Amino acid sequence: MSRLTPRGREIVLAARALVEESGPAALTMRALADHLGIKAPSLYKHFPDKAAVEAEVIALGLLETAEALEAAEERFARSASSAPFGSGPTGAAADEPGTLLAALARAYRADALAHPHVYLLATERPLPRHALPEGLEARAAMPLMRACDFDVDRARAVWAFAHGMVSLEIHGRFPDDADLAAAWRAGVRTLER
Amino acid sequence: MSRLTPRGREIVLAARALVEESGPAALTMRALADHLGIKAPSLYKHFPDKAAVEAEVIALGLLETAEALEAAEERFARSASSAPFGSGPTGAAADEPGTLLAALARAYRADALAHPHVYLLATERPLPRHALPEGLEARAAMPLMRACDFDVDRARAVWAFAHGMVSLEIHGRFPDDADLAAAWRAGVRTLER
DNA sequence: ATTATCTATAGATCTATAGATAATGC
DNA sequence: ATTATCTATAGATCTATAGATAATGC
Repeated sequence: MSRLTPRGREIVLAARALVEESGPAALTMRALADHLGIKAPSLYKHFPDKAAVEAEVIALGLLETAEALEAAEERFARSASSAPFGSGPTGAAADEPGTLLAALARAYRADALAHPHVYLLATERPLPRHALPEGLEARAAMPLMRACDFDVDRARAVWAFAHGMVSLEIHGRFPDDADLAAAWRAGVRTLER
Repeated sequence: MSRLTPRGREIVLAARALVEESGPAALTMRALADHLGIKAPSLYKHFPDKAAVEAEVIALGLLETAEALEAAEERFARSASSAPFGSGPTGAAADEPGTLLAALARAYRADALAHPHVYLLATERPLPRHALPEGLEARAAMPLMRACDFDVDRARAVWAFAHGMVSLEIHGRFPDDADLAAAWRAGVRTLER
């Protein structure tokens, strides 16, 4: 994204909007061009092919996830330092989770559900790693690693849980009346330690 | 599946083979017909449309998952009754997991990785519930429910963990050298109680 | 008679390239 | 001069329908 021209950036933002509106399959060069008020062939002067545009949308999604998790970490650090007795269950206010892991889980879910189609695009296919900014993937993984004290197996388990919850929720796999907040709590509580 | 004609069954099996070979997107009416040695329009005498064929493949996948989990339950029950001191960590032989939940997790992973593309087809889109045999979805969910003593929130958390692990693994999202068996153990161990 | 198949075809899309034209920046 | 756009078009697909033909089962 940062290495793009201004016009390239506009195109990627339109592509993201298109994906978010109508799903990953709706991202076609023609639909994208329509969205921008130009003709499809013009896009090829800015990107070599469709995959390149897609990769930029994925990079954007990954970056947003990283930023959302980092912001949650910071908020948690601030609230923890102002709570002298740590973060027992009692210390959790209405909008303040009890533990760092719970805070990250909430942020992960909120971010994914804020743009579910982009989340799926970034998640339900192999990552185009060669086309992503150096270090972005690792950056997105770091908050969870820190919260798990660099126990990589536990971090992966937590990530899988969070991804699974979001994926199943987005695809409508849970019953309509399922109490998903309770399922998240059940998972986070046990994975906590 | 059970309500299909013999020829319908053959078509669905070919469709499943096609999906498994080349992914959900490779399931086109033409490719399917080629696989069967007939022309695409002939398929419409057996199924009203492509979605109907897809739904049968999904039903097949769901049924296999249910059977795999039920088989794991039975194997566990048999091995537990022959182990007088229960299923402590010591009681776990090379191919025998320590707990029912671990056994189910292993079966879930093995089943999914035995036909990853069918797993994705059955999992990464809204279920065509109207086209599935009555009760199949619930049947596939039961083993996990039983293992969780009907604590539905915990069962959902475990399911999300297992689905997330499989999904991320299939899509190549973990590093190549990741010790996924360890991540599964970490997840199952903590979700155990 | 019914069933399975075929050919022919309509009607939509998609990605991507080639080459022309207009607009912008020296 | 360079850049962004356009038109025209090649070349692939896809799903699905209509109507003809061959084979099977009474």
